[in-house]
Amino acid sequence: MTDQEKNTEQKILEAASRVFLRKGMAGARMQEIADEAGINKSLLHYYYRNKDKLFISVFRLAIQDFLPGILHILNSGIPIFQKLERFIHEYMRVLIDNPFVPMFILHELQRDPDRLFQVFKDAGIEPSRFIKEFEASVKKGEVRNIDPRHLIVNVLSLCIFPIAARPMMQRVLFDNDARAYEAFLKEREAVVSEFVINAIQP
Amino acid sequence: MTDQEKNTEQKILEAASRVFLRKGMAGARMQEIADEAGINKSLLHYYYRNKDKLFISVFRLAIQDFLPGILHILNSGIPIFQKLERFIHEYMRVLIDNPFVPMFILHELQRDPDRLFQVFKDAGIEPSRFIKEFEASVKKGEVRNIDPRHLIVNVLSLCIFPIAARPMMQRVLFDNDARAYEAFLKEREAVVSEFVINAIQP
DNA sequence: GTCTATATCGGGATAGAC
DNA sequence: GTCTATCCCGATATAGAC
Repeated sequence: MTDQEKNTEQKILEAASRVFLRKGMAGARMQEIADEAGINKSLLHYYYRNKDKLFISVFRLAIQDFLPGILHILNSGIPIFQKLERFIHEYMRVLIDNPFVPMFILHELQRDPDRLFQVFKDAGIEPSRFIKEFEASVKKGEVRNIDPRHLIVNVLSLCIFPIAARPMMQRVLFDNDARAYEAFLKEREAVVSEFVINAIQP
Repeated sequence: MTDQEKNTEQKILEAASRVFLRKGMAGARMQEIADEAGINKSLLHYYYRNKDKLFISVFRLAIQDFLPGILHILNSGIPIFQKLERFIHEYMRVLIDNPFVPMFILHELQRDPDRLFQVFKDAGIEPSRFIKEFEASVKKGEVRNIDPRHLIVNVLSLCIFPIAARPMMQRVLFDNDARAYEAFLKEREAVVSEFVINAIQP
């Protein structure tokens, strides 16, 4: 693979990411992706034979960019409260840097659950270790008795939703002031940690 | 307007809702909507001149079906903790009955924020009363000092996300067992209330 | 109001020159 | 590897009969 080739392929993938992430598979236009990449439409087909293959590449990339750092924290051996704090902090940072990823994944996963979830599984998600660890903490009386799966869903909700629903929340609560909403999101790193920890304290 | 007309128009709107809510504006096909309504494609254009007008009708409907009950609780005069409990209970019930609405609104709002948010505003959302009320409770020391906007976002997150992200969560946490996930959602009515109230207790 | 037939158009995909 | 030109299908939209 020549340098030129690698650059073009990379340019296409980045352009396609931007377009797919905003518009979704159905809403994205090959022409728009080509324009965004500064190349001709036919070149898309040269590198990725059709729209679907290009989409899958983008979907896989979005997940791979997303999971590793997160999983690393979840599987680390630090104490439970500290782990939650670190996870929330790190996860929200990644989300703020990739604001379109959550909606994209949720929307497309709803459109074609089975096929796309396969891509997910291949990336290796495995919450069972955290669940066992949390259950042990409950038994030791370190945390309030709450189903760890509810806790997981709660934490993900509190991190992801404010990013995914930004177009609505920013308008309703902040008069569509982008700066104010960014500050609000930054605050949340601490607010969510505190909220969760208060909620599960015995 | 004859009875027949009203029925057909209604049938179309209901069919269109199902299709748009699942597939989104870009993914929905007029043919599919016609099939779903058991009528001819041309009839869609007879009642709603084009796809966009049909879509807007569905979007407006989705919002109108959604907001009134919620707003009624938020604007009622009951005490703050009780209000939160009622809101969470009622909101989750509506969400469970209309599981596709959240993703639909979020996705479409991201695609065309300004135009679609107008529909939202027309329906009359107004959180400022609740915000003032909550700030008063903070001053009286009834609740922990937390920015009410964070609380609003937290509550909405905890209610909406588990529904919107069901295709993912059900697979990751429940081995894609639909029954188990429904039970999980039912549990959440109480779990979320408890979680939130614990989190904001002084 | 409802149907069949058809026009029109946009967009994904391909052929082929360079 | 990159471009221009073009094909072809699917989907929206319209015309017109009943």
